[in-house]
Amino acid sequence: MAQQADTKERILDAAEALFSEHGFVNTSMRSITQSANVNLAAVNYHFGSKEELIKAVFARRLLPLNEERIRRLDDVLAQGVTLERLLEAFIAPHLELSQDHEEVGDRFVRLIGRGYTDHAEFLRDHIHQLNKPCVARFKEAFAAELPHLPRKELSWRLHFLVGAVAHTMAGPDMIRLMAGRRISDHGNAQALVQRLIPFLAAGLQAPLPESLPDLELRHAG
Amino acid sequence: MAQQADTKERILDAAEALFSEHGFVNTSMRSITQSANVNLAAVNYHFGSKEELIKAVFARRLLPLNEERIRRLDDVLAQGVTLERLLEAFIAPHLELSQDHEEVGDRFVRLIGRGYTDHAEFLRDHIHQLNKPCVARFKEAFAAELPHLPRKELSWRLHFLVGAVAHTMAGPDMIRLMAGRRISDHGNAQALVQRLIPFLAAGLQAPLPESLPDLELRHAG
DNA sequence: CTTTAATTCATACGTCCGTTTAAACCATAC
DNA sequence: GTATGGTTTAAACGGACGTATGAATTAAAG
Repeated sequence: MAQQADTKERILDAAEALFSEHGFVNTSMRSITQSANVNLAAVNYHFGSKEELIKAVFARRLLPLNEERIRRLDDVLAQGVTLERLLEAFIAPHLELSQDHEEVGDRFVRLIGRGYTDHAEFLRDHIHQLNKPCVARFKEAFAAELPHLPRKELSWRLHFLVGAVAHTMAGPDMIRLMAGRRISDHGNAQALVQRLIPFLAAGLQAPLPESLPDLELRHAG
Repeated sequence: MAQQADTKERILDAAEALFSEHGFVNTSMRSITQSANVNLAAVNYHFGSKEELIKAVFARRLLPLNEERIRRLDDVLAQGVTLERLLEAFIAPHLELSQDHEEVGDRFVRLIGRGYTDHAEFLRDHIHQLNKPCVARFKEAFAAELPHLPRKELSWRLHFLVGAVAHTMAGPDMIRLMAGRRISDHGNAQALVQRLIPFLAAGLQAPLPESLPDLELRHAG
């Protein structure tokens, strides 16, 4: 069957690396296949189109990532909930990817950031679908821990939260952060999580603003 | 001299609208000039290149915007500083643009969000240069108001802050928010500012995380 | 060995892009 | 009127892109 059975994986790896560095539109199929040592037509053969390739790149990492988030959420729910632990369960898996896969990880950390910030409609929808079940469960947990917060206000604050995290992950500083010694200890990513958590926890717990018109929000996460 | 003296302005308006809706790479010179009822070559004649056009679009709004921010900062410094007032001076001018220019405003609100989240290096640098003096002054004011916060921690938290605001401005929800009745009252933008401020103020004032390695950060703003 | 089906390959197609060119245009100065 | 110089115009250039095609290649099945 397969002449080089790992062709799909090699394409996904190359695409992930190039997307995270140059963005989606500025990465051509030719540069991807060249970097993967694969024929130009291989992408369309294995994935159908560039758009489907992009979605596959995200699905490959986001599905296990959300499983891990749910796993940690269940741990927190079993062992005793605090806002800080919920936040850690929610954001740490993304940032810690960089340790588990050596170089692969921090590439994808930036790529996820791009997924949230980039403006291709199909991609936002795709990521939203992948995250929906996980985000829904976390939203319930946050709501239970923040009973003083109206549902609408919680949605907005989770929206701000995602913005802060995505911007941090997508930013060029992320590269320099991860460039330090990272092997074998969870140093920098862990440190970043520890910096984000107090900021976000305090933001979520902030007192309500004075009475406001009801602004609808589509979703968060 | 000028056959149609407003050619440059018409190009800037059309480019701003299209950039904010479709992003920079997905907006062609042909669509810009067509939308502006201008010849294709006009952009290169008046601006030199697409890249210079993008920079001009940002400079046209960002320069007055930062002047307004400084003006409000001076007011706050004169009348009595609080963290909330500093935050309002820092972020409100961006979000309130939508009232001053009717339709123009919320276009540019989203566009600024894109400027922060999009990943063209020249654009990040250009925006950074435009904002630098203003951000430096605000950073001093924040530092004075948050004496317990080490400088490095402040930089990180301002980075999170910018992420939350930019993500909010760039997001698709912004469109729907602004779509409501907005004329003649500062309703929705004001409401959004009032929601952001408690979240951000609490985040900035959060207790320090436990001891961490010193992570460098390049800049914020 | 032959057949078969999955994969790889070189190549080409049509399109759209940013930019350039050189001629046409037009308000003003002389 | 005629010359001048900023501006607009139509047309083209070369290149890069995503995708499609049909033949070559490969590994497994009969």
